[in-house]
Amino acid sequence: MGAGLALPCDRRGGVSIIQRLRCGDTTMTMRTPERRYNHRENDKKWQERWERDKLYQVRDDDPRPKWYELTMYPYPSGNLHIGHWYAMSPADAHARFRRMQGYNVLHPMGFDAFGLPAENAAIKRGIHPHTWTMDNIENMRRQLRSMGAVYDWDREIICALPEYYRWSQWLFLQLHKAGLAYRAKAPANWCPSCQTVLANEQVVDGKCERCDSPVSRRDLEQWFFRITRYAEELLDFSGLLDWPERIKAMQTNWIGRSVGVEISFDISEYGLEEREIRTFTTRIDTIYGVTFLVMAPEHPLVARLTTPERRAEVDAYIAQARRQTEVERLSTEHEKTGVFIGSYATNRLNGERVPIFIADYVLLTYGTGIVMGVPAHDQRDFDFARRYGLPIRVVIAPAGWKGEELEEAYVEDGIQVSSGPFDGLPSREGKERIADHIQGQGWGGRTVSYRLRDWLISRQRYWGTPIPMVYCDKCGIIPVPEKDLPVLLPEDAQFRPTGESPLKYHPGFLNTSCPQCQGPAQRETDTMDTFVDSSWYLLRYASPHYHQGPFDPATVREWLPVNQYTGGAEHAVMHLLYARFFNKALRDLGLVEFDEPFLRLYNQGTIIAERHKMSKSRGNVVTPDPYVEELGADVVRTYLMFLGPWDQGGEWSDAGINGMARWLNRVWDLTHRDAAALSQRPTDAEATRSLVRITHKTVRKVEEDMERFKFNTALAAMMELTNHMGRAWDEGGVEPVAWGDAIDKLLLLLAPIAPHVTEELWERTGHAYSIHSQSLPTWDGELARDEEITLVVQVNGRVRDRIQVAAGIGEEEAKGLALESQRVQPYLDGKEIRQVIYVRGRLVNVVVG
RNA sequence: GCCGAAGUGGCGGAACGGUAGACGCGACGGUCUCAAAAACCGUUGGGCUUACAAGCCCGUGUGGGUUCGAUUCCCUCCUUCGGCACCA
Repeated sequence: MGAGLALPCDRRGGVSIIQRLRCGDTTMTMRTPERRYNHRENDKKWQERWERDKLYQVRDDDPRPKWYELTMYPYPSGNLHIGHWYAMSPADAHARFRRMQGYNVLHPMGFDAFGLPAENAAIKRGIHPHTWTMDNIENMRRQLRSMGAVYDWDREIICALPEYYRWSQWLFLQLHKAGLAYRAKAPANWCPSCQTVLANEQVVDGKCERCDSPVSRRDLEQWFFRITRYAEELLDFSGLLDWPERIKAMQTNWIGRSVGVEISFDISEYGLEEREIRTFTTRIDTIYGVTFLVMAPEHPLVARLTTPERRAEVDAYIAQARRQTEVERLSTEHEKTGVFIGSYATNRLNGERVPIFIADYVLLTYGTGIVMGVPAHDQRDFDFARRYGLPIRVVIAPAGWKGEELEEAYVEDGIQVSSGPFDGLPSREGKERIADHIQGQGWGGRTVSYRLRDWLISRQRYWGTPIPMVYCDKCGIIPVPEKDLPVLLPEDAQFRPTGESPLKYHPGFLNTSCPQCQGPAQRETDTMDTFVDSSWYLLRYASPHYHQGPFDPATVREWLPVNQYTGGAEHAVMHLLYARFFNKALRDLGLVEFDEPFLRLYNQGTIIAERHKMSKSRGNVVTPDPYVEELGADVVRTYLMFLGPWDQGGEWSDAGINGMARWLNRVWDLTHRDAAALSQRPTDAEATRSLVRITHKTVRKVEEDMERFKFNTALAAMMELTNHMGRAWDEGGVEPVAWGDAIDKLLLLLAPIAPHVTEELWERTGHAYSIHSQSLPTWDGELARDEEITLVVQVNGRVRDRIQVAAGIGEEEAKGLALESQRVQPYLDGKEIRQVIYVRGRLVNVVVG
């Protein structure tokens, strides 16, 4: 290194530890091996030993109570980044904690191995998705092993292998049989130049990410799961033991239940088969304010209700709406536009004929796809009416309203006006009375609408589970018989640069015979959404090698439902809702016996780097490997758990990780001290008592915190113990037995978080292998009890004195001491004591006036 | 816009309505060293009084409220993050 250049190898605070290590400074871990933990040797040594001994093998017949702790399986993107470690190592620590509590813990790992990136790799680099995926898995498995987790690799699941996906297909067939899987037209993102369907993430600013041509929507026949049938039950979270309120709120919003009235309008004047059209409203109290109707442009009735002179304009509008991508169409800034279709409908309550429009702000998929326009009491209708010069009639009077025109829609409650027989009623009551009236007349009735739509599971892709259906010209759509499963993905697929599914052009796959008439037939070429795979993987882990079905009912009964699920909150509404639906569907099919798949849910936060979420495109992805190599798995694990509360995520920075290395080495150092040396000095009862007390307090605190995933404060408590031990050693007087007990308990508490170093220390302190087969230490409330407390004395809520007193001090005595205090006296001088508040074991507050 | 979470030292963060800042990082001082690094020990919210000892005041995004007492509970507003977003 040349002189004068303050390069990163210089001694500067902000320099990353990795940079420092690259500059040849390995003293941190390598100096005097016996004084420090040598992770390079020991991490490997113990990982190999655990594997050889099958220490973490999970047995179904273990008599201890079962605990199924699952963490969301990763997508095999190729590299495990620090975000994976952040999700997995605390989950592993918690699972280990449960093991030490005496549970037979199932904490499995696998790979969510189907998905688009594998197919993109095939297109871009000519690597087969299978090869790409399996290579990535190989690498990630190695990285996962370096973490030192309790995974039983014999139970690994890879959902892209036929032994798994045949059962995804089998389950599809069961849902189909039960009427829960069906085919319908649905719009897909279509790239006209690539001639292919795009996933939402492949559409960038309304354009194809590959060729930049504008994307439009095109209707395709696709497969759906009828999740809406379970909407009501999915809103019921009572079967869950502990889920974040936040996630329940998100699912509730997603399902979007709203109670209202379906009311029909008369169109019999047109002599169509349909003599009425139905609208859904949550504001039936405003029915007398209807001045127009709006239909979704795609509504099937539009064509028949459009008059010849309006046809050209209507068709143009529909075509334009179709061109818009979903994103554009749903943008908030979107102007309310529409077209009159030439027809009218009659409001039966007042006999009024109102014009029918189409407008793209009305969604075909919600309610009935037709909306009654009440401009005075709905802002969207208000904007629309203004634009097209439609009347705005107030029927719910705001307080103090004198008949003036509105500046904007009045959406609150009020008094019914211009509402025929309902005039003068408060609108809340009007709502009920009008609904009763409509129901009585047979014009409609109370109903419930959901925002939730059926789950579209079709993907026009190769790398997914083939949907096991066959199209026969004679027999129609026929399921593949169960005995013919799996429908295998052909290995010799040709990937086109456009991203089009190779299955459509693979004669060997495509052409088959009809299971019913044996005549020529074609296979379904759509594959399943990967959320189908992840909707039941939790069941497969119970019996991953079972061949007679997707899972062994007996072991599923033993292990399921999942006691604790952990993963990112980004799956709040997709995966977690789909999995709940799937479970309920399987329950109704008689395949499982429980209502909810995941009894408890805990979401870890996101780990960010350089103030942003890690992403390849941003180039801020942190790979744990170099840190593991230089500092050891335990340091990385401990650091991730110490950063802050697990559910809040945090920013990765090198700055603090040294502290964890220092602390683990401090534990190492304390453990290696010869307790016999303590007995050379005279023992001091108070010093011993003090160590015993803090030891027991620490055990209590750590167990409470670990229970609730509060790893950061659990670690802080252990650090306080080691700080105390350091001082106690220097001051002397501690009985060796108490010292040894503190060390043992510390190692046991730390074992779930830092499994390697504690295993090594457990051996070095002469204990039998393995620390991970031990029970958690117990604590004794009596020993943890404080004998002395600091009594805080306040005057008018401000701290004026702190007095050391016996813990068992009585109220009168405490108050007496407080009032006598030299520091308190001046504040009482000449003032009237109005009140003296006493909080047991804490404080006395003297209120003076 | 709606729903949800969160705003605390230089930084990450602790605090059953009862001592704000545990624990760690960084910084500063010291020990060791020829010197540095590492390691170890100590100090570390801001301001003020004071020779010292010891005190006082201010401080948990903003402004109110409840309370003997509020980081904690309630209301207003501001900011950040996450989710949904024309849902009739």
